[in-house]
Amino acid sequence: MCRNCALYQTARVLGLETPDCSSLNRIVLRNHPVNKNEVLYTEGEPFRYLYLIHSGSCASNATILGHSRVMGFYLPGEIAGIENIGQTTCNHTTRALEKGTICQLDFSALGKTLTPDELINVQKYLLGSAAQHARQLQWERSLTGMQTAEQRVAAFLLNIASRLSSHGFHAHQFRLPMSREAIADYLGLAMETVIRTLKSLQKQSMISIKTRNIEIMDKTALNTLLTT
Amino acid sequence: MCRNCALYQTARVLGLETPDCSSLNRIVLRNHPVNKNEVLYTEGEPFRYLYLIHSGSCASNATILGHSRVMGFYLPGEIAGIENIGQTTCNHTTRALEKGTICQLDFSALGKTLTPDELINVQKYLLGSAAQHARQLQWERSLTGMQTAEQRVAAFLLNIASRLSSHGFHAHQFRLPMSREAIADYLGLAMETVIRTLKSLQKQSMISIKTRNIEIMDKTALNTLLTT
DNA sequence: CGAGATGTTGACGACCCTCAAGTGCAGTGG
DNA sequence: CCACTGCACTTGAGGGTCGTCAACATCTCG
Repeated sequence: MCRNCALYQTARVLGLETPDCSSLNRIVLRNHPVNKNEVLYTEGEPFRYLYLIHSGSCASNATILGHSRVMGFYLPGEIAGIENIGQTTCNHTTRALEKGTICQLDFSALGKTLTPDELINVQKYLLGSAAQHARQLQWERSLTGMQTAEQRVAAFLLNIASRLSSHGFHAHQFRLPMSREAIADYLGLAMETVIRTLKSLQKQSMISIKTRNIEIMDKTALNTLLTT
Repeated sequence: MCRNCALYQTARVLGLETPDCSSLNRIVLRNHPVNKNEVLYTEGEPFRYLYLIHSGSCASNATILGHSRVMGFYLPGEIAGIENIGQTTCNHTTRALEKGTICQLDFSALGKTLTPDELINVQKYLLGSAAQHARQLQWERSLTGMQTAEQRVAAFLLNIASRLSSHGFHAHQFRLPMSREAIADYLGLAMETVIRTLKSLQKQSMISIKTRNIEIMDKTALNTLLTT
């Protein structure tokens, strides 16, 4: 039983915490190691599993109008695959950005394995996760309205920081798991623009950059950028 | 009983279809007239109702970082409020763009009359609805990656045409219910850019414009704009 | 230590936003 | 029916932002 991982917390919420963990063990593959660039699931394949990112991180790509675009990132503690619930197939290709470990949950087996009471709890929890995911998508949608690259990059940094801190990591000092190119793709900017904007924010003493290591020095100023 | 409307389909999925429609009639307000700019529901108020657009159309706004932005449009045959499923409060303010009629369904009253078996079905349906909403947001999210105004406007026109035709309207000739300013806000562009882009598409003989009346003359060419 | 991936910097031009003026359209009252 | 009025829409000019291209630096990992 991985007591430290988000899945364990999830399991507790779900009311699946039994002394022998028998019901959970039937549908969960725990602490599975993944390598960099390893694919968790592929666009078009049947949807079956949810993945809780225990350590490491992932990026999901979707093919839109013939081109693959980065649709989102999954950080430690978050659930990859949640966007597929309600469908028969996956519409993203999700792969690990770095070495890490994940827990894999057989979503399709939930109904067969759990008692009706457990199932109601699980569904309620997943509904909440799906709603959270929808809020994240809506946040990402708001990027469309942000005119300047500075706003998009600042919003991105604050979003990552917020998500990391909600899972117990430092909110003002962290390492970006993804490349500049992936950030640019995600934000709808050119890679060079992302780099120049980061440097500009550094020059304004709002952040400090050392390649992928980011320190947020003036969160208030970053937030102010978004509102004006 | 409005057997043709989407609310009826929704009720069927939820297992509320009784021979006399009595249970449905208790929670549905049918063919309610709405005036231009009339508010259906407001940001922050408790989520309770779904609204099927019978005739007319709506726009939903959300306050993001202090500014109100157009998040989406609801056309005849579509359901406004679906984005609130899974939440306790509304996160949009939705108002009619023009005179029309709607059906109102008391969503919060559904759960009280259901057996545990039905509850499982309803929750499963809710997960699907949340995921469907997420996919809609994801489509709009892809606007962020469209570099040129031409691509965004073309995508918008094709989207509206597709949604109208899926509810029995003409796919190549229709009237835009929303202002140029609302379109611009929705697409993350300046109003003048939307106007100039529409005119440019007209000059290329892809569309024909007479203020809000649009005729799509070369759908293939519009689609080609998106892929290149 | 070397090679390929990743990140950085500079120059230049296109695109689109801003501002401002002008036109057309719809609803209202005489 | 017509003028009036307010709003939506259109058009033009100018400048800033960001994408593109190309060369170079740095990092990472075998």
